[in-house]
Amino acid sequence: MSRPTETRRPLTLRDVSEASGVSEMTVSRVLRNRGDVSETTREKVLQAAKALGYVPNKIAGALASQRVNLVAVIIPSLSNLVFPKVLSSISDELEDTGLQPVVGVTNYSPEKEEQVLYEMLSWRPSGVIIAGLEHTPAARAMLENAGIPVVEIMDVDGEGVDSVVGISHRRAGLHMAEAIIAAGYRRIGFLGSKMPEDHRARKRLEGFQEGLAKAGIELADTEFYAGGSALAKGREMTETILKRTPDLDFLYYSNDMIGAGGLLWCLDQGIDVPGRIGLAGFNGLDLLDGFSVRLATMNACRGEIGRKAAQIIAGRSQSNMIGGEVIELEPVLEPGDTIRKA
Amino acid sequence: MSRPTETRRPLTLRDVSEASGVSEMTVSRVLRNRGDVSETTREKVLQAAKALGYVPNKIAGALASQRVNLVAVIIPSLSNLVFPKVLSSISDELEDTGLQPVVGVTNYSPEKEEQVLYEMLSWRPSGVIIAGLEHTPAARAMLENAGIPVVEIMDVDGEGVDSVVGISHRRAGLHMAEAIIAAGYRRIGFLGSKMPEDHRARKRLEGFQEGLAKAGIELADTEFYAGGSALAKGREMTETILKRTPDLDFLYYSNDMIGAGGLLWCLDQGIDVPGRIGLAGFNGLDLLDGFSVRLATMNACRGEIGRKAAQIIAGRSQSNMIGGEVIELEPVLEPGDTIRKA
DNA sequence: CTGAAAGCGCTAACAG
DNA sequence: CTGTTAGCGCTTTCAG
Repeated sequence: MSRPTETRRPLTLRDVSEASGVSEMTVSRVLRNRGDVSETTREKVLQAAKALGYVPNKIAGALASQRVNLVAVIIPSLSNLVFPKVLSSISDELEDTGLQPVVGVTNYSPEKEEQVLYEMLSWRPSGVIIAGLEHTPAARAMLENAGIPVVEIMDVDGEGVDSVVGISHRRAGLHMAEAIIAAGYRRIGFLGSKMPEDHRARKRLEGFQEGLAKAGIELADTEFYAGGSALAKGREMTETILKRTPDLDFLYYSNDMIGAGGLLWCLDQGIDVPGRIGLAGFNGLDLLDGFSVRLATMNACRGEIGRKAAQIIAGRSQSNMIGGEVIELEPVLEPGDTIRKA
Repeated sequence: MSRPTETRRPLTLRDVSEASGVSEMTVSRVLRNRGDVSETTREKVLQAAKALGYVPNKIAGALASQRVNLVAVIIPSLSNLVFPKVLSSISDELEDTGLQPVVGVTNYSPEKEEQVLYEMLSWRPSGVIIAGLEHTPAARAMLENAGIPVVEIMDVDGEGVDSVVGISHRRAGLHMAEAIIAAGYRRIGFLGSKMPEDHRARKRLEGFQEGLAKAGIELADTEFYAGGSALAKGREMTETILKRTPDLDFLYYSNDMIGAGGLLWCLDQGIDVPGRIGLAGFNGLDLLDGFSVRLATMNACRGEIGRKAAQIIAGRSQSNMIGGEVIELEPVLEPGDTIRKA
C-alpha cells in the first residue's frame, strides 16, 4: 500500500510478440479478432498477452487506423437528475456497437461548452451528442466542420447543425397552460430558476405564457431562484410567492424538484391541493413516485431521446454518412393528483 | 439541417503551417504555448489556425509526447446522487491543473468495472480514481501494473492498491448504532438495498450490528429492495417492515433517499417521529433540506473525498511518483429531527 | 494464414 | 528564435 508507484514502461505489442514468438502484426490480428489466424498461434498470443498483463495502446491504434470508438456526450449538468437518465439510455444503446460514450459537462455555460467541445473534438470522436440547439458561433462552427455525425438533443425549437432529437419545450409549456385553464384555474404563478442559459426552461415559459394569452390570461406572479437544494428552494419560493400574491390558484414550476418542494410545503400547511391551489412541474422524474400526492408533470421523453440519439450516431458511423434527421418526440401530460379534474 | 454530413479530411498542423508560411514545429510551439516564439510569427500562426478552424489532434500529440492529460474516474452509478457530487468536486479541483476527468460507470458490477478499467487504461490516462477497494483480481492487477497514480475512494476499510481516500463505513455504522442506543431506542430495524456488490452499504450494516451487539442488542428486523425509485421504495419498505414488526422503535436506512421515503410515509401516517419511532439515513444529501422534518443522517464527506483524490493525482503527475497515502476522513452525525434528544 | 514496410499527426531533441 | 530529424505504438497494405 505504501509501495512506491513504479514508473514502469508500459508493455507494447513488441513485448507480446517477443514473448510469444509471433510477429507483431499477427499479435495485433489476434488481439483485435481481425483476419484469420490459426488456432495454435492465437492461443500462444492470447496466453502471452495475458501472462504479461498487456493492455493495448488505443492512442497508437487510433492514430494508425484513423478510427476512434468514442462518442462525445456534452450536457449542462450532472446534478439535474435529468441528464444522468439520458446518459444511461445512451450508454445502454451504445452497449453493443463498440462505441463508448465520453461525458463532458458545461454547467450551463456557453464558454465552457465551447471549451469542452474543443477538448473532446481534439480526440477525434466518432460522433457528438450535445444538449440544446444554442451554442456560441465558434462551437457551432466546430460542430459543422468536425466531419462527424452530430446530434443535438432535448430540444427541437430552433435550427440544428445536423441531426436533432427532442421535444418542443415551447409546445410543452403551451399544452400545460391549456390543461390548467381547462381545469378552471385562472390566477397562475410561475416558479423557475434564474439561469438565463437554460433555454429549454425559457422556451417552456414562453410557450406557457402564449397558452395563457390565448385564453386572455397573464401570469399573475413569478418567482426565480439560483443555487441550493432545489427541493428546499421550491419550498421557500412557494411560501414567498403565496405570501406576496395570496390569491394565486395555480403554480407552474419549471422542474419537478422545485415542484415537489412546493408540494411538500403546501401539504405541511394543510393547503387543499388541488382544490384551493393546483401545482405542476416538468420532467416526469420518478422521484415523484415517492410522494403520497403525485405532482402533475410532463414526461420529457428523456430515455427515448438518448436512445434515438445513440442510434443515429451508431447507424451513421457505419453506413457512410447520410443527411441529418430531425426527430420530434411528444411529451405526455401526467396529471397526477395536483390538478383538479375538469 | 438536412445538408449531408461531410466526410472532410480533418486539418493537420501541416495545413496551418502552409497557410501561415511557418514550419510545423513552430506552429506546434505556438499552439501549445511552449518555448519562445516571436510575437510576429505567433500572430501569423494563431490567425491562420483560427481562420482554418484547426483543432489539434490530441491522439497524435499524446502518442508523440507520451503524455495524456486525462484522469480516469470510475464509479458505480450516476443515478445515486452521491457520485455526481464526488465527480463535480474532482472536476473543480482538476480545473486548473490541465488534467481532465473522464468518467466510467460500472453499475456495481465487478465484471463491468474490469471492462471499463481496461478500456480506460488503454487510453493511457495520467491517473485513476476508482470507487471502492473491492475489485476483481484482474482489475487489481491492472491497477498495480498501470504505472500511474491510483486513488481508491469512498472507503478505507480494506487494503488499497496505492492511495486511498475515504471514510470507514464500518465505523460510520458503529457510531450510528451508538447514537441510537444512547438516545434510548432498543427495537431497531434496518432497511437497505439488495445489491451484494455495494460493499460500503454492507460494511455500514456490519459496523451497525457490531455497535448494537456491544449493547447486547440484535437487529429486530430487516428489509431489502432492488430497483425502482428509491423514495417510493423507502415508503413501501417502511410500511412493510412496520406491518411485520410493529414494535420497532427505530429504522436505520442504508441511504438518505429511502430514508426520506420512509420519513414521508411516517408523516403521512401521523406517526410521532422521533417519539414513537426514530429514523436515520446515510449520506448527507442536501435533498434533505427540503423536508420540514430533517432526517438524521451522516455526512459522507463526498466533496472532500473528491477534492483530496484529485489533489493526489494532480500532485503526483507532477512530482515524480512518491508512495501511496491513505487519508481517512471523519463522517459527521447530523442528528436532524428524527432522533430523540437523549 | 503470416510477415515486412510505410506511415497516422504530432512532439522531443538537437542544430542552427 | 526557428527548423530538421526521428520516432511514439499501432494498423494498413501488399507480398508471400
